[in-house]
Amino acid sequence: MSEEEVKQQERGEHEDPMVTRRRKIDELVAEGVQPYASGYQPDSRSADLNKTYEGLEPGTETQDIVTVAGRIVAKRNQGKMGFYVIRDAQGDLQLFVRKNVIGDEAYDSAKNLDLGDWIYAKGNVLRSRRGELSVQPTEIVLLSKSLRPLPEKFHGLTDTETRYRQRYVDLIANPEVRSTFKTRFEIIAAIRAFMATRGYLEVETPMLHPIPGGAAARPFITHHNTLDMPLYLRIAPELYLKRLLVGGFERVFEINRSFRNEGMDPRHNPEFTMIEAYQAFGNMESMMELVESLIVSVTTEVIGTTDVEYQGTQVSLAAPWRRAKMADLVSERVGEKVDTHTDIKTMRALCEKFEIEFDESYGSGKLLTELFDELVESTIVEPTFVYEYPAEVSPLSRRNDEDPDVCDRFELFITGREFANAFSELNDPLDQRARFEEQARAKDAGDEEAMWIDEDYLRAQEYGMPPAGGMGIGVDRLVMLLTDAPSIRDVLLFPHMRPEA
RNA sequence: GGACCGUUAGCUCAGCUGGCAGAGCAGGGGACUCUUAAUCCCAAGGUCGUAGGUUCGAUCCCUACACGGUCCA
Repeated sequence: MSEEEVKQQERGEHEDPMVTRRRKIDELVAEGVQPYASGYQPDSRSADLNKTYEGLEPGTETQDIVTVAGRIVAKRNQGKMGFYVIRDAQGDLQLFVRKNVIGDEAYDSAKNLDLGDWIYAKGNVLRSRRGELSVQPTEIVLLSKSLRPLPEKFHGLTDTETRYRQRYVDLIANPEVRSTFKTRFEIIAAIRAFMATRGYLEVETPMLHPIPGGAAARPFITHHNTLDMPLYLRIAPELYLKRLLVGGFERVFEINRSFRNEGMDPRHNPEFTMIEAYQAFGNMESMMELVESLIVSVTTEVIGTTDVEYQGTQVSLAAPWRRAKMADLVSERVGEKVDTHTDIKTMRALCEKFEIEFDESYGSGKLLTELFDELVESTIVEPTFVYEYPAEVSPLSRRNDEDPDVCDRFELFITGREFANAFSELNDPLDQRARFEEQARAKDAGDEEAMWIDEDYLRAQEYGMPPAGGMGIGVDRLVMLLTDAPSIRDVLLFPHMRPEA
């Protein structure tokens, strides 16, 4: 190694960036500086300042002293002055650091700061000649030293794996990601506010279920040590919410996580957020009104319009929404009149014609549903209530009074995807028992998603549940629609991932 | 579970028909008192996802595996 190379190494020129930053911490500590200081509270935030000083002319300086804090995301040193951009929860703000204002020693310390460091600064407000609102510090305090280099300033962080695994870095580097999640939580707040205006009480029911119920899905299983018994993460809150109707609550809703032990893809995460709501004396019709009003209201409030663009497709969410019977939609698509009463040979032939797999155990109702799922669902772009679901696939729904083979149930489809599921609730304990028993037979026959018999739920119904309407909306999907997110992972802060390689 | 695509410096990406591994940004040194993807000069930075194979020689071709993405079941 040459003498020059030795000198370079001593100056840290060959160091890994993390080593360089560790060295800077050691140097600060040696100087008596705490690299993780506490007790500094900024009195101003970036966007607030920009608003307050909106009219400040370029090149003018105020004597207003403010304190600010944030993470350094850009540093442009220029001899005896420098421009440091700090990012706080509201956005970015420029610090105009001048050697003759802050002093020689503090200026050199500031030059030693790294991108990613959290700092606090005190100084007067001015607008630079180039028009950027700035704070001109007389004091800068390091609040938290960053040991890892930030992603590239211009392109940000694009690697999907890193973005999902290290969402904190994604949030630092990509401001639009922060904006997406802000919208997510505004949507959820707006849903809560809307439900409150409708007189619904937000409740909490168990997430650990002794019997998983309320949906057709495989559950996660866990174990209670003290009781030495299996417990299941809930696949839906439905059966507990309806027990509350039995108890006399007339309008309840719950908005929280459910868990399904299924595959992961751009629309499914093992844990996801749903709102479910139940209204005594309501029915399918009142649930259509509720779902439509809720989505229109929340959309208008959060994004300011009912015209949305999702992945290049324009969609109007303006009410009223189209209503169509499942059997009519399928008939139209397959070119012949079919419904739940069509003989099973015809239905099987249609499935074969369209290359749809089915099981021998499926009745005409389930075959109709398969045809709908495969041939029609993805073609529905504008909001559409598809109703009259076969009773065969609706074990918790009330039968239609005129045609007991179908239920007063609908699903809402937008952009080819299911957004909501709702129905007049089945409150006849005798019919409910029969439906559960049918499910139990399917389970015995190997259907892993078939429902279990929940004796306590039946007992509750035997006390009498008022007639009711109930609905569930997939909140993650609604957020995807309103933020134009292609994948559910883009609207979940910490999507589920395999362990790192 | 299957098909296809991807994995190269901290980040964003090049890398031709198999022949010594490239750039920009970030980081280091220097110049610069109105920049905002600042600019200019200098120096540095790599187990090419992992493990095998073919070859005189592999980032490149082949196989397996891992992780990610999309589509399908």
